[in-house]
Order: sequence, then structure tokens, then C-alpha cells
Amino acid sequence: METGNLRKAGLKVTQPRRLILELLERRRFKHMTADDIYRALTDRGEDIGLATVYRVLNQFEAAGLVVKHNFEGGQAYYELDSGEHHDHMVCVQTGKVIEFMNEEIEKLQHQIAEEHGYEIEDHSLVLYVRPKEN
Amino acid sequence: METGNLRKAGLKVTQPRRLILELLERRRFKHMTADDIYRALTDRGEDIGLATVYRVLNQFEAAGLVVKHNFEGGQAYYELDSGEHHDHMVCVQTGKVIEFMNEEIEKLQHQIAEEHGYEIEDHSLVLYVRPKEN
DNA sequence: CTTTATGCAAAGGGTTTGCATAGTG
DNA sequence: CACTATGCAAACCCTTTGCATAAAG
Repeated sequence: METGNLRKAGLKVTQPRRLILELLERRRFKHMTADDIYRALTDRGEDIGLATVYRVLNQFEAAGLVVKHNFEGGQAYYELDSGEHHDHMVCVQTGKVIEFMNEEIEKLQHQIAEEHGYEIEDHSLVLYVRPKEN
Repeated sequence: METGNLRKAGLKVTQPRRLILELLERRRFKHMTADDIYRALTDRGEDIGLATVYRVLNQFEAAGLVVKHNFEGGQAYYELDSGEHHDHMVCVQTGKVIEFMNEEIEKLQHQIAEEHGYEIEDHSLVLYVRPKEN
């Protein structure tokens, strides 16, 4: 299963890499920090180092298996690359992360870049929200 | 001049605060890091500490005089708060930062948050672009 | 004068790196 | 068996904090 993805990415199939990929797979769309992953695994009794988690995540990112998000607050959040682009909404009260995607906004972004003589390489749109009090 | 803004913000008018505010004023729309500011001032011979630059920037941000941006890459970038909201386009080749604003996108964002039962507290939209090769 | 702000150096949090050892193909 | 990956600890980068001194009102 996952081992296939690893090989395709040109990465040796090692214990830490399998564990991390499998964890991300199981928690698909959960947006974890390196430390979240490190804890989830060590709590379960796995013998893995935090440095390895960072190294593996960087390799996964380079290989396009994983997407790294820099929300506010220092830590980076990682999620499996689903292939389908989407943006994020972060609840400032609960910390919950919701994904969304809006064709219209995507289109407008390209249009704006073009108007300035550029083309979009990548973009980041994050809405910091709070539950609507009704 | 600037001293007025400082008083209004409830901040004592001190040398470091005047220097930093004045520098940001002169480089309006230039997006500087704390270190950029620290260097610009010390290079000019001013006696100021990096810690003070950080402290002052935090106070300015709290007072709404300055906006802090967390682009990719660890450092935070600061700019004077012009009062008018805008988003950013960062050229990945030159590092140039261009500001833009699109009513339609703003509207869609609020609409999306609302659809999920939230209201927008803040948002961040950054386009990472490269010059269009024609 | 009293109080707040400053500079310096040390501490912090997240992430990276050096190195000897362990694991993969 | 050769080579890459791992764990640990130390190093790093940016930012914050503690403390004695200096500046502001």
C-alpha cells in the first residue's frame, strides 16, 4: 500500500517513513504538526526521534506526498497531498481547521496576477474565523 | 507629527519608538522584518537594541499602528497600517511584494465563512508569483 | 522623583544538523 | 556489504524575557 508511494517517491521503505505515512493516511485531512506526529507515534510505543519526523516530513514535502501549511503561530502543519487544491479556514476559538475551495476565487487570483504581469506559482488563503453568534 | 500617533496610542514618546515609526513611515509599503529595521537604524549610527525593535513592533501592532505578516520562511514582516485592507503578491524570483485588493474576493470570503456558520475575524491571502514569460 | 522603557545577555520554541550506530536493498 | 536513514544531542534562527540602568513625564 503506502510502501508503493514511498518507492515511487524514490525513498527507501523504512520503519519511520511507513509509520508517518500511515498515520497521515489514517488521519487524512487532520493537519498535524511534527510534534503531533511524534507524540502520536511515541505514545503508541514506537521508537522514533523528533528529528526523524522533521526529516521525513521534509522529504515527503519535496516528493509531493505532503503539503506544509504555515498558519499563524510558529508551528507548521502537515497534511497528505490529496491532489485537489483547497484553502483553509481556521477557527480562532477551537483551533478547528476546515477546508474549502472556491473556483471563483481561484479564477480571480489568476486574473489579478496576470494583470500585474505575473503567473501564480502557489498561493495561500487562510480565513481566521469564529463561530457566528446568532 | 509621528509623536501624535504615539500619544494617541497611549505610548510614551521615546527615541526608539520615534525612530521606528519614522522609518516605517518613510518606507511606507516596504514590508520590513525586525532585523531590517534594526540594521537600518544601527547602520545609521542609532543606538538601539534588537529586543527593543521587537518590543516596539509588538506594541505598535497591538495599538493598530502596524500590521504583521507571516509570509513563508520564518521571519515576520511589518508594515504601517494604512487603514485600507489589502492582500499581497510575493515574487518568488525577486522577493518583491506587491499589494492588491479585490472586492469580489473579499465578498466571496465572507460568504464562504458564513456558509460554514462562522464569521471572519481576519484573513491572509498571499499569491506566490513569478514574472510571466511571454 | 516615580514610572516606564531600554540594552544586553540569557532563555525559549520550533526546526535543522553532526555524528556514530542501526537498518535497507 | 555498501550506503542511506535513524536517534540523540548540540546547534540554529527568530523572538521573548529578566534585570539593572537610563530616559520620560
